[in-house]
Amino acid sequence: MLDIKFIRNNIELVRQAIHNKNEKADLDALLEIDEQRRKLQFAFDNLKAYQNSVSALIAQKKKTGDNIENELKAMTNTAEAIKAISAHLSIVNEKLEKMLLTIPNIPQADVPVGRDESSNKIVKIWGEPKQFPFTPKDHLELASQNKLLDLPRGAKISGSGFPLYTGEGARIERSLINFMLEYHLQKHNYTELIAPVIVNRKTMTGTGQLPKLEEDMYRIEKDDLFLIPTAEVPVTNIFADEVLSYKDLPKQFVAYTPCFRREAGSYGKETKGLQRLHQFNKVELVHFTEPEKSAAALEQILSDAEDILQAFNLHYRVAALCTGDLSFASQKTYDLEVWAPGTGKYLEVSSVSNFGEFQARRANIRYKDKTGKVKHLHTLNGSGVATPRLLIAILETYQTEDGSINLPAVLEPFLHLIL
RNA sequence: GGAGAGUUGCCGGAGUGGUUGAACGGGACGGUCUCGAAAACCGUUGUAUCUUUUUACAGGUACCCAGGGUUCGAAUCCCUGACUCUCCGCCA
Repeated sequence: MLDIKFIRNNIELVRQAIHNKNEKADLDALLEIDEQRRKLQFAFDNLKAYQNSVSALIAQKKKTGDNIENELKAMTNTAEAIKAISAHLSIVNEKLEKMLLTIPNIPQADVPVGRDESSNKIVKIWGEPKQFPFTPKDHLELASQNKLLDLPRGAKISGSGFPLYTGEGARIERSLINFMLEYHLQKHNYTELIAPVIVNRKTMTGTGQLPKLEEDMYRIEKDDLFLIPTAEVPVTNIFADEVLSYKDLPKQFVAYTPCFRREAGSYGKETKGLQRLHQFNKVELVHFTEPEKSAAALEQILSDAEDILQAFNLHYRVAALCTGDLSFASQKTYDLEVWAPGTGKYLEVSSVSNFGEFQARRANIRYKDKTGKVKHLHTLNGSGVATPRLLIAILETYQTEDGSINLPAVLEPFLHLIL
């Protein structure tokens, strides 16, 4: 969330950001509540100060045995007034807190302004679409011919969008996860985490999924817990309510988790095969940095994710998202889109974002800088990368005319581990 | 799931109703001393928020797991919840 003081001092900037992000948030109502809150707080503080001073007097008089009847009488009224005002204050505080959670992060100045993805800017293209001397099949045909997937049975046991990987398909999927983890560990200096995939409401609020996206998540009602849509959620929250030292920063973690998304309302939209799933696997990169270093960290995460695609020699492009396509919590985001020759489309396999102090403020993650000042740090993350679409690109790119798959050599050691 | 114990500042640990933001010890930081270091001694050691013109300084308020309650007054008493630990049961 944004600092209420910042909002107060930059009303038009915030209003603009809400508009450019296609968000709905009642800024004026928020400012009015804030005004109310400050007035009440002031009154409350003054009453308390009075109460405290008389209390001290009572204590003193009691010691010396003086009469305290007058003081006690006055205090009864004061105590009542304090009770009334503090009840009001806590209602107002709660309201303000709730409203603050609906204000989106502000896009950085270099983010292109636009309503939707048509305004995204392609900032980089790597490699070129592979040419085939035959008509390339799409991943569904290839998967079925090679018995890599059994989607009907996945649908039977869970529902559509819950893929069942079979035999070699499962093995390839597992190898991909393992390859990416080891790559980031060994070449990019990350620390690996295995995190819970079910988290509580506070955690979901910390990274900004709640309150906005409650409908998009799987929820365990009985315990009020949620299945994570991305490892970003548990990993970013590991330092919630903590104060780190600048000496600990930057911290960079890599975590593999399954991800769960209800994808409410997206049926019929790119749902074919593995393109859009309710459960999928993803290796996620998360950074915690000092504020001055987050811009560079964003470029680094992007490059770390790109390395994976390059290792597989897959053609891809990088898009800088426009304001309207930025997520609620993001200041700036790059999408990595890999070319799937059989499907004939670029598929998003990674989203790399800088959240500034937005998430840190929500989750209350702070650090002590060199001068001893306590400040909110910056959080970033990027997929490194999501497997289903990566698998699509690999199958479709490395198919042969007879429909078999000639997997890239870098995967070999992971596919056939020696026991 | 049942029974019990606990949760205080960077850490350890006092504190069971009245100037306690919190004794005492340790750590860390600064200073004196020293060629330098150790030891010793002295000092400092929180976060949030409000008031004042921004800041600085100063002052007010809140915070002793969280939320309620009792009281003129709560770290201290009562209730609820979270978490940790121990024992029993169950279990991959």
